[in-house]
Amino acid sequence: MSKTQVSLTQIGKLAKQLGITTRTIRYYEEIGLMGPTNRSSGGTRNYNQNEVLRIKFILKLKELGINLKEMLTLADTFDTHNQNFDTITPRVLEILDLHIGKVDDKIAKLSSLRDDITNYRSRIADLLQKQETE
Amino acid sequence: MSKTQVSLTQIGKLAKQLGITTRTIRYYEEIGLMGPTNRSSGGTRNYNQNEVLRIKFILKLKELGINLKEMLTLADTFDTHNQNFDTITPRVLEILDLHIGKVDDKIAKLSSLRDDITNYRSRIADLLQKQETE
DNA sequence: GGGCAAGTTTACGTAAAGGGAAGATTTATG
DNA sequence: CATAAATCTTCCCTTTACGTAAACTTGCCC
Repeated sequence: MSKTQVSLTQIGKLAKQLGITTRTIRYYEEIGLMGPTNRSSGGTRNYNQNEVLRIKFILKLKELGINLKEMLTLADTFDTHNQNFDTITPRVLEILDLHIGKVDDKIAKLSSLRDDITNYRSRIADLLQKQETE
Repeated sequence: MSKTQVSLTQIGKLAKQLGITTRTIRYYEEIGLMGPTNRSSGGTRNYNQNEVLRIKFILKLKELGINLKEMLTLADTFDTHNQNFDTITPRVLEILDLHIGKVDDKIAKLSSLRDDITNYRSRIADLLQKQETE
């Protein structure tokens, strides 16, 4: 009765589910982004829901340009400051603010580029128009 | 009198002005992003305003995640379709729309991540608050 | 016009993020 | 149980976007 129902996943299935390869998952573990994974008695990796969420979060961060090393230092700070609850907040807030700033920056740049492209697009469209009516 | 005042720049000065290295500029030429650069009689590269603008544009595209190979294919399409003006528009518009789509996508993802971070931030701040008033 | 900074080519080096194969072992399945 | 499929570790390979050194030539300044 104490089977502690946790729904473990093997690496291959997980990889398929996330649209990445097993190599990628092992690589994240290799560089310390994941901590040592629980293994079966035979040695195959088993992932629980928490670890799945962690990988998903990594992928999300990656998608917006934060590289793995940056994630590492971020994770480090979280972990060291999670020890005593008193000190966690200021430092973590600092980091979060920093990243919010970065994200805002990128959003602004992307918007600007979007405008550039749209303008260029309509300039070309105008040219075509003129050509047709001539 | 026919000095055709074009204000040429040497590579080092240009690099400094753009905040990149000369290697980067030569590299962009090397992989075909810049076309052969005009040289002095002695062989040193001279850049005119157009080329400066081109590099600036490249840097801008780079900043938002378009890699150099993607820029190459983009440039290719522009060049081949610039031959006959009739065919340029549809294809170019198609590409531009594609990239506008990509940019929108990224902006959306960044915004979502920004929300995630902000939420997390305020949850932590709340925790701190509670701790203080207890 | 002598000297030194700046430029040139060639070529090897590097960091990031995995890819891919080999050889052994484990797990799943008929 | 046998066999196939999936995992394991180890190791070398690959691409991208330059960095860096060497050996040499040009350009600019006094």
